[in-house]
Amino acid sequence: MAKQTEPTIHDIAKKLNIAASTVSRALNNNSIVSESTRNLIKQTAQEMGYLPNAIAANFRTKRTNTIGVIVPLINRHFFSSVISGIEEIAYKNGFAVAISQSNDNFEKEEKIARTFFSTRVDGVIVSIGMQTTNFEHLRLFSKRKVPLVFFDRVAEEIPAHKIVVDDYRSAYRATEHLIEQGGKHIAHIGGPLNLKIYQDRLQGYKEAMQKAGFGIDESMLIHNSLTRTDGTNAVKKLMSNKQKPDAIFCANDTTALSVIIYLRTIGIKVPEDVLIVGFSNEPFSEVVTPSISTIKQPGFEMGQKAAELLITEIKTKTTIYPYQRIVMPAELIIRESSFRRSKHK
Amino acid sequence: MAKQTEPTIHDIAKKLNIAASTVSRALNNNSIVSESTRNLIKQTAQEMGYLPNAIAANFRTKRTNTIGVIVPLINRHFFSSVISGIEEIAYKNGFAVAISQSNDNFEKEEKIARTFFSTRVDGVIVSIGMQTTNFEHLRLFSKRKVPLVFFDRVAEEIPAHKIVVDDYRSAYRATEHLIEQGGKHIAHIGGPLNLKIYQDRLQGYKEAMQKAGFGIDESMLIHNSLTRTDGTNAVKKLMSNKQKPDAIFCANDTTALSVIIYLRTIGIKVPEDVLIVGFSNEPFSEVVTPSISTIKQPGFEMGQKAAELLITEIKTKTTIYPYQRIVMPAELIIRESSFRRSKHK
DNA sequence: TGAATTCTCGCAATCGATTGCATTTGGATT
DNA sequence: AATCCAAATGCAATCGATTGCGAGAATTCA
Repeated sequence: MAKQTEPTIHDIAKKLNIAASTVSRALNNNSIVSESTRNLIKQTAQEMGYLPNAIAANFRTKRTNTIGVIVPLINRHFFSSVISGIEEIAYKNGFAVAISQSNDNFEKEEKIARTFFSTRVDGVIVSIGMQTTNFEHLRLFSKRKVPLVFFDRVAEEIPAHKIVVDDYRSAYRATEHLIEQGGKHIAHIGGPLNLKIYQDRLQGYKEAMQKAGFGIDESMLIHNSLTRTDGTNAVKKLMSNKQKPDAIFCANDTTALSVIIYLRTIGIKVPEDVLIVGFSNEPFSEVVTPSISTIKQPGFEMGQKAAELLITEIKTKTTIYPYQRIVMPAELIIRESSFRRSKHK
Repeated sequence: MAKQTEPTIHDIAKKLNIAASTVSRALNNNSIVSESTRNLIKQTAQEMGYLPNAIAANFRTKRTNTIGVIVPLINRHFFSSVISGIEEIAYKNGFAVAISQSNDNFEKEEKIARTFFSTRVDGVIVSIGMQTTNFEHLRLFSKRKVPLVFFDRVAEEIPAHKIVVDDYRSAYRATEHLIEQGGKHIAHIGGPLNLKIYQDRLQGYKEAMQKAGFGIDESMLIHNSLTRTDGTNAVKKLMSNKQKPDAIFCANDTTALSVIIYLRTIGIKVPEDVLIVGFSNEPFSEVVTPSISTIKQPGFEMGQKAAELLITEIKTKTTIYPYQRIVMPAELIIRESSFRRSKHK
């Protein structure tokens, strides 16, 4: 049925009594080969069932036309949107996209980085994991001149392009909104502070509170990994405070959801008793009851932007401009979980 | 800063005045090299910042230690669960996983297949797209002896291992449940019938109906791509029938959700007026109001199983057993959207 | 028609790691 | 000390495609 070994350009060359170099050029549609032989070669290749061996070509050219993407989880709407944005631009430019998820696990992230380097991807787009505090595995890329772009969860200390959303302003806006809706004792459930995005969200929260004349009550601040159980534990703790919160700004929607579910089980109503705002606009946030107010990040556009920057860098070989930090606007979406009354009342 | 070219085993060999072959063996921890030189070589490699060039090695060995995964969408809970299962087994066996999404687009699926072949992945795990009716791009793998395993959305006509859930029985069970709950005019919103899973779901629905003595009303059957807008359109159509449905079995949760949302807007209550069951147990199905009854597929386990079969085939080089068709059990999860009364009443 | 170009195409090196086979080294044996 | 065996290392080919350079063939121009 199938041959023992795959046909190569040499097999084609032999059959046609020409040189392998001509076959190679013809298959790459190099116009230095006359159109007639080019057609002949292509047709013969087709007949012989020839399929290019990308490894051999990559080996020779030292290019793979592949960009590697490292994300914490592919199953988050935000990340998969970014991936779609990356893919769109990549395919348009003839690049394949290799996706790997770190599962927020440092060792796996390191391993992926090593694999990407070994496998000579032409460039890398990364959003780092929650556990990541050491960046040597990523610094490797910048050291070895492999184009690198960060998005969302960036490593500040590594020189590279960075695409982020305005977490500070978004958090400020979310908190301000909770205040407008009557929140007086506003809690914040945030993520690990080694990630700048969570520092910024905390900062936005704090400044909005201070602007409104509220003090920062440390017992109203909890930082964890933002999983569903983390959210439940956090809200349990908050509700056991002497001063219970009447509003909670959660650093992601998963946490917001688990908070709402827990509050319901203990008979506390959202938004009547406690106002809730989440972050990231996961699809479920729109369809749960009550629907969850959240911050919508332009994931698709961020992916596009990241891929554009990366590909430009790959193609030009050198970074002709200084590293950019692109701050994308995010949008507060007000839904039921935080809407008690119009602010114009 | 960085050298112009990456250090190779030849650089190490030169520095140590030994042969490159010895370096290669040492780095692969081949015990034919004495332990002392092995350590010396490893240490020197480390000092020189040597990192293996996987492309060169892959080129020579004709193995990449990579398995390619093609799924319609990475952002579906079911698929990302499968991917996690695949990754677990793959990493445990020293394989990397390359994930690509077809977006249910035939051209993209073809392109991915070609890339995977060109790039010489050691094996492929596939769930085909909704538009896919031609399988030449996948037959290629079986022709060229690239191990191939299908899951969920399988191509029946291609000889390969197949991991599926019992769609027929699941659909039968779901429909039976709707009947138990008092459904008399039960509609079905299904997927494209070129995919066997949707044929099976339809079949399960039909047989459960017939068993209960209900006829099959063609106006109660709609097949589309199961997107959110498809769901809305479908339910609009159903509700404009002379005989409106009092229960709907949807072939995925997205459709079930859009049906529920639409019915709410026109004042019809779920489950009081219309019973709903979905499929796949998307995370949101548990948290929306009303929560959606659905079929839970063992995605993670399917991924594990698929990876195990694939890796066995890769390692043994030959398929020693006939191609297997593994049918995994699925489970009906009864939630609010279909629960009107206990069946023991 | 001869010379100068322009087109086509072939030669051969190359990329970095692996591996079958040959060779050397070191020690053991007699 | 001569021989032998095993352990350790080196030699060199190899994988398939690409590409700089050179050469022959075809075409054009004077």
